[in-house]
Amino acid sequence: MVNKLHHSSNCADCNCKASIFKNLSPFEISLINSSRFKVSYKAGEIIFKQGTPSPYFVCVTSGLAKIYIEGYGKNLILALIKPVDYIFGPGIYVDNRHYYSASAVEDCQACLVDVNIFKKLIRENADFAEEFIKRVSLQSIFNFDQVISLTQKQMHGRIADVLFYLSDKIYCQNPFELTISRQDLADLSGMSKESAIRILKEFKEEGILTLAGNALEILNPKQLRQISETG
Amino acid sequence: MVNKLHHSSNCADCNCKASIFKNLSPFEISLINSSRFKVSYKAGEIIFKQGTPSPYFVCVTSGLAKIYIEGYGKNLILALIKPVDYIFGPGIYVDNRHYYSASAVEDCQACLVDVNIFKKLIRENADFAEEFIKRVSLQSIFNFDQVISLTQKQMHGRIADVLFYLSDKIYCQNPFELTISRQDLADLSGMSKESAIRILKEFKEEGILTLAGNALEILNPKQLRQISETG
DNA sequence: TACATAAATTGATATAAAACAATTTTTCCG
DNA sequence: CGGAAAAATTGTTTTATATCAATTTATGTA
Repeated sequence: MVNKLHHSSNCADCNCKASIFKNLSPFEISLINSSRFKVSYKAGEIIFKQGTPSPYFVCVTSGLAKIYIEGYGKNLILALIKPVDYIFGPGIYVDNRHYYSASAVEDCQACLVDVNIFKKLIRENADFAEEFIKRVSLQSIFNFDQVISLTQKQMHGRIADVLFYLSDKIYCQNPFELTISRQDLADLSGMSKESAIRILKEFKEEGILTLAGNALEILNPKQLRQISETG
Repeated sequence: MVNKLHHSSNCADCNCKASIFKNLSPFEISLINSSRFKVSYKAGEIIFKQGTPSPYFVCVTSGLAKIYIEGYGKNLILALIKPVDYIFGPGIYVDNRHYYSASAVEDCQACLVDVNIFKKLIRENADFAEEFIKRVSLQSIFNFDQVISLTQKQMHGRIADVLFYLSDKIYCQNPFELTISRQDLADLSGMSKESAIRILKEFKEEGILTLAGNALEILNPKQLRQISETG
């Protein structure tokens, strides 16, 4: 999806703003704008760290980021965050701490907004609150699918799931340029980096996909779907 | 925890009501009461089924229930539900469908409340909405810990986690009567029933716990904690 | 453009856990 | 109380995946 994003100096004019804000009035938008920090991150940089305080709501306006739990010597990537989407950790309503980390996969830009402004708007605008709860619910549902994939499918099924996620939800095209590393692919599918590489090679050898460097094309989505569904 | 629960014929008088309702006015409580169905379930009965519509918010007032995802030939138990707690699936705000099933582990009773009443109260009572979002957030955090346990720990660590969950959060005592089946223990810790039984046996042989029938006592919580923490 | 470093890949071995089958114990119902 | 069915347990084999090490390829910087 070649979507030329351009940024404005304020939220009202910005056509990068996340669709969650569609229910906000111009005044409410100006409240957000008044507390907004616009920041750039280079690929590899940490946006926030698990365990640290979470005073900001993060809106990714360009590039690609990942949110991941730092577990027992390895990471589990919960999701990739593409523009324009936001990161709102559950710690905001619990104890103001981050329960996962976020970092830039590609160079990206983000707007950071004071969470208290956000919570105030949730309290005062019922449509906004409902939209927010809906999105939290969608995230839960996505996580359910993810945990079932991780715990009940074998490696081929898990890689198939991740390839569809990347093609349909992140890059939104086929073929696509795989901008995440092999390690990140492994961290998304809950396996070692070597295993992930081996499965990709097998899929290539079986003609399910092509992979040259980072250029990947799914050639046989039907077969890949079958692999996804049988685990 | 020997907590003698008794039921009243209405929500206002009921001292079984879930603490999430503490922010509701008597009038709001009466709205809930006006749409309440009180139902009994025998052990093993389905409370609701994954994939079906979800018109009710379920408040478990006695007994024990489980919520679980029916995956690829096996179940993954997300949580046990003890009194007084409620079950509010994410499908309520997405498409009115259940994304997991619930069933009674022990004989239990539940009050079913029209979700539209619930959503109306969320729209109209900002304190109630905030409390609700906080609890959804706590569930997310719990699920994060669960998925890390399931994907990054070996079986001993996972059983240790589940034993602490049962002792600290469900039965709230040590020793306790293990009222869930071996299969359920396995479904909570993402392993086969035979593996779960073997690990319990090993912990018994190592003096970490005693287990006679369903009477279980954790003898060495420090060592069990270490097993949990190292995976 | 060359070189150093990082990432990707490949090969071989070890370990963790599932699967399968059989036996024993417990529970529940008539 | 007895018997059938279900649950729990045990033993053995198979399968899935990680781990470890070495090699090759790609990237980035000087």
